[in-house]
Amino acid sequence: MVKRQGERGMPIRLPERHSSAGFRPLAQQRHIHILSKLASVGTVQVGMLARDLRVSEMTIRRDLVDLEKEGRLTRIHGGAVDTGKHRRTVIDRDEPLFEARLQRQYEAKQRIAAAAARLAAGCKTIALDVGSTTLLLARQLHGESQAKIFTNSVRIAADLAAHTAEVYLPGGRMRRDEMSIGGRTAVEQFQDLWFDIAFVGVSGMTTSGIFDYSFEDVDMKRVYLRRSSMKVVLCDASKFERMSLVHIAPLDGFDILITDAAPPPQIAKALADANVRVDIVTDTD
Amino acid sequence: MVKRQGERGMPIRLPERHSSAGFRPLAQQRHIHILSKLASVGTVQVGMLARDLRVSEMTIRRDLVDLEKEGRLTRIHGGAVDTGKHRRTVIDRDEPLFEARLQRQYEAKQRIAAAAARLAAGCKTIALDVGSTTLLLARQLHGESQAKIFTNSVRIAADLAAHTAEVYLPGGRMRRDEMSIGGRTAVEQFQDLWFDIAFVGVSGMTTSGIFDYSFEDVDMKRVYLRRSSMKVVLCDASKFERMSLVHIAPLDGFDILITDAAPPPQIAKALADANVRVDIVTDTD
DNA sequence: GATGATGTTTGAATTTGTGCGAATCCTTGT
DNA sequence: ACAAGGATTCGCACAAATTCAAACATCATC
Repeated sequence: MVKRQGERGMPIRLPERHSSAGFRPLAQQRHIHILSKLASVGTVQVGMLARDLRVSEMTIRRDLVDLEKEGRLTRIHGGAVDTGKHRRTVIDRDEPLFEARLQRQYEAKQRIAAAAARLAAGCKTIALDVGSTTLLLARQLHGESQAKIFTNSVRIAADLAAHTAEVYLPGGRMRRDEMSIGGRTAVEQFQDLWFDIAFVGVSGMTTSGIFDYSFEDVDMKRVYLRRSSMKVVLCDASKFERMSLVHIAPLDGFDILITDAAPPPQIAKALADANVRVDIVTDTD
Repeated sequence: MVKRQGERGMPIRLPERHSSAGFRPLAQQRHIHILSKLASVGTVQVGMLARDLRVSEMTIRRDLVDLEKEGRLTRIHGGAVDTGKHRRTVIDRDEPLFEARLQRQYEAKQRIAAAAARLAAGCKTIALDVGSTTLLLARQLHGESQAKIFTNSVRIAADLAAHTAEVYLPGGRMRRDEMSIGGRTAVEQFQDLWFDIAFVGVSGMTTSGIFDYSFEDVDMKRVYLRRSSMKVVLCDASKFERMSLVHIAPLDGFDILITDAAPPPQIAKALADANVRVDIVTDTD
C-alpha cells in the first residue's frame, strides 16, 4: 500500500506553495500542537489529541506516523513520546517534574554525560550547572575524588556528597522545583573563581546561540562560561532549533558541544564558524 | 463479572469515558511514576502503585518486570526497591553514620521535633542547624509554606525542597559526612541576618554549657544563637552530662531547651539560673 | 472529476484484567 | 529452633478491553 506521501521519497519540507486559502495549516497546526505538547509534557495520547484537536483518532495516528518519519517523536502504544529510545519519558500528574525530565532522552543524556566525564578526567576544579544531564554527569564523576566540584545545584551536591571529596555551593535562595541556588549573592560568590572546566546544560540551541527556560539560572550559567578554561555545553539533539525564554550566550561563548546526534546543517555551520568543537556520541556502543 | 473492588459497592470512581479516553495512564507514565516514587522513597509496593495508578496489580507486576529487565529496579516480594547503581535523585540513602544517628533515640527525637515545630508555628524566618533532630524538625515544617527557612544543612534543604516555599543556604564547602556547609564565607553570609527563631542541635550538655563534636559546624551554631530572637536548643536526654570536642556556648546563651526527660539536678539548676525555659516532651503523648 | 486529506468500519495486534493454583511470607505454637 | 497454619503475593493462562492500521467511504478544493 502506498502511503499518501509515499512517493515523496525525500522529506522535503517546502512551505507548500498552496496559494490563497489556508486549508493546509490544519495539518501543520496539529503537528505543531503535538510537538509542543511533547515538548512540555513529554508524552501525548492519541485519544486526548483527537479530542483536543477535534479530529478522529485515525488522523492523529497518521500525524504521528509522519512525525515519527521525521524523527520528531517516537510512537508507542496509545500515543507517542519525544524522540529518543523507546520506553522512557513522560511526566506524571503529581510527581516531581525533575524526575520526568531526567527520564526523557535518558540514554542520550547518559551517553553525553559519559563523554563529558571523560573530558573532565583529571581536572582539578570542575563547575557543574543545574540540570538533568549535569546530574548524570555528576554521578559519573563519583570517582574523581581529588577534584573540587562547584555547583549551584543542591540536587547534585546531595548526590555527590557521599563520593566526591570536595563540593562547593554558593549561598542564596533555593528554587523549589529545580533545587538550584541563584541570585545576586550566589553569582558573586562564584564569579571570582576560576574553573578548569565548566559543564553547562541548555534547553535550546539555534544559530544565534544557546538558550534556557529558567530565568533564575541563566546568570550562573554565564558565570560558568565566563570563568572557566574549557567551556562545555551539554545538549541532546532534541534541543536543536529550539529557542527558550532566555538567551544565554552566542555560539562562540563556549568551546565544546557534546551532543548525541549531528546538528542540522545551519547550526553545524554556525558552530564551525564559532570554532566550537562538536563531540557527537553515537548510539552505537 | 466481579470487579476487583466490587465488594466495596459504591465509592468506586473509575473515570469511565468514551473511546478517546486518555485517562488511563500510558505504560511509560506508569514507569515514570514508579521510578519517581522509587527515587524519592526508595521502595514501592505493588498494591499501592495499583491504587495510585488505577490499574490492576497484574499490570504493575508486568511493569516491574519490564523495569527490572532494564536494570532500573530490583523486584522483591510485594514490590520493588531501587537498584544500587541508579542512585536517588533528591537525597541518597543516607550514609550509615547519619542513618545510624537518626535511628538512635528516634522516638525521643521525633517528639522533640514535634514540640519544636509547634514552637516554630507562625514564625517568618526560621534557622535550622545541622543534625538528625533538626532534620526531623524540618520534616515537620513541611506545612509552613509561608516561612523562610535558613539552614546550612544540604540534607535539610533537599528534604524541604518539595514542600516549603523558601529555603536559603549559605555558600561554601560542603562537608561530606554531615552534608553541612561551613567556613568563613558561609558564616559571614548568615551573620547579618536576623531570625525569628533558631533551632540548634548539640551533642552534649553540662552545667558549663552546650557542646558539639563537629569543629566545622560550631561557628554556624554560634551565629544561629547570636542572631535570633528565640534561641532553642534540641537535646535528647542521653546527652546530658556529656561533653564533646567543642564548647558552643554557656547555658545562658539560649532561651529554650527541648528535651525528652528531666535533666539531672545540677543541670536543671544551672538551667534555671541561666533563665532557660525547659520543655520536656514526655513519652506519653 | 481528480486529488488529497479526513472519517468510518472492521479484523488483527497489543495491552490490561481476572481466576486460580503455586509460591512466599508472616505468625503462632510447640 | 522448627513446623504448621493462614494470609498474602506471584504468575500463568485466558478473557476482556483498548488500540492499531488497512480498506473503503466521504468531503473539500481545484
